[in-house]
Amino acid sequence: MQTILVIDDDESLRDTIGVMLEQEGFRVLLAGDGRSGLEKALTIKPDLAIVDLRLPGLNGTEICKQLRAAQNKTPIIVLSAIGDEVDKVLLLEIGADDYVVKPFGRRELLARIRAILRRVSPGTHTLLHVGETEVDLQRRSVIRNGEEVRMTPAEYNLLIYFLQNPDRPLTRDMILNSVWGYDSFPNTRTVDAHVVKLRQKLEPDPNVPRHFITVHGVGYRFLP
Amino acid sequence: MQTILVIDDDESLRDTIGVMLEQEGFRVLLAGDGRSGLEKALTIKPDLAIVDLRLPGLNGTEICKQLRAAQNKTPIIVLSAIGDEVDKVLLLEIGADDYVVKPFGRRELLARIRAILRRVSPGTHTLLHVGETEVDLQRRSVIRNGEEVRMTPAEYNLLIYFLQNPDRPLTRDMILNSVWGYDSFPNTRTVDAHVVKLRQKLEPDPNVPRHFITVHGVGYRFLP
DNA sequence: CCGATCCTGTACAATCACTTAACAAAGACA
DNA sequence: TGTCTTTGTTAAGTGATTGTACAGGATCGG
Repeated sequence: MQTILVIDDDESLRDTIGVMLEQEGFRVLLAGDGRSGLEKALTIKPDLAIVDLRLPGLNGTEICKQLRAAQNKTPIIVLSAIGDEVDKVLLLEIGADDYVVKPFGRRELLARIRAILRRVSPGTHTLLHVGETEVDLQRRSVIRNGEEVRMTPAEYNLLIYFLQNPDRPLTRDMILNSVWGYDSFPNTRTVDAHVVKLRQKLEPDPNVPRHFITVHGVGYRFLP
Repeated sequence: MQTILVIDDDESLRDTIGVMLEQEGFRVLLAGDGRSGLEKALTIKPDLAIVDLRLPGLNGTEICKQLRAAQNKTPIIVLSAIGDEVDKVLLLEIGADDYVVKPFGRRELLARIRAILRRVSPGTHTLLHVGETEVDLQRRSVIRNGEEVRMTPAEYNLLIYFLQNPDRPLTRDMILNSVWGYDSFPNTRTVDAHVVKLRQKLEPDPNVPRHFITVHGVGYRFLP
């Protein structure tokens, strides 16, 4: 699992980002000021750091500089408020990898995080398992008995959600919210249709589900 | 049981939401204006607050700010009318946890409530005990002698109700109201039928009930 | 614009759970 | 003890939920 450090003095925003990242399967570290943030970045070595530009004690620019001065290569995404005078080029020169202007959308931030993680560590393949099949998050591939299983986007997202929430019954509403997002509300039966497809592709015996278990009257439960 | 505070000046909407939440097993508190709502939030400390953005006296934004200023961490869902100028990020920054645009569907609101409650208190596997069997609320599983006992929705809900009201005689009407809800009116004998099933599944000796005791002429009493 | 692919919703069948009726057993009470 | 009431228990009918195939529609790439 990859770790992301969030350094921001705005507690609610920090938590919002934190929760979002946890839902996406990252481990999250939080820091409320520049100094403790820098310290955590140096000692814990997260896979990525999200740093607010304006910070008490030590601002985002300084954190970038000091991290790089310490030969630390942790990728950094800088957050800047809409009114801030931001010099893109300067930021990138001092070691930031990307920057995002507040307010930003959930998808925007996630996309940039993924983009950076992908280009920074293409070699680390975090593998998740469903019985005898392997899921490679970096390559977005599912391999079963040595052969790649083709997954449509919805199927893949649903699978990842199951993998990240094992053992626990998940209602169709929870699944719709997390996989389809807050802003679209398809029929709950759509979930069933996609579960059927996952079973067809990943269950050894589709007649006896061992991984995608239905909990009658509630929803579904995933067992690795 | 989790408590939800609803602050809205539209009485019919307030009641609609209130009834819905009660049906879903929440305890509900209602407030018709911002000031009394804030007061209740501070004194009673509900598990979650649903706050209308437009309110007489003290609007939703102010309530969020003042709650957070008082170090109160109650999760807040903000309701906004469709025409309102809403700045998503601003709302989240001042301490709201989510927002819903009116008109909204029952399912939508419930899904968000559940999502928030889940992420506020995750990971805590609260185990309840019935003799030598364990009930895991998070996983919705009942384990006896190391083996999972299959529970239908009605059985499970009834069991949870007993667990939450131990030692006390519960009439069939109380049970029907709490477990089946205000809007369904089954025969009181239905309760008996389900108690039988609980005994079959959870009593060491079904002939000598030690946990699900009948109180003749009254109802049932649960002993952990 | 077309074709391919995927998503969504619907229809119908299969399965499961809930409810209730019926009768047996146990308790209350004179 | 006899009788009436309450509860235990089972099984069948009924309604609800889920499995699954399929079709219309959206989306994307050329």
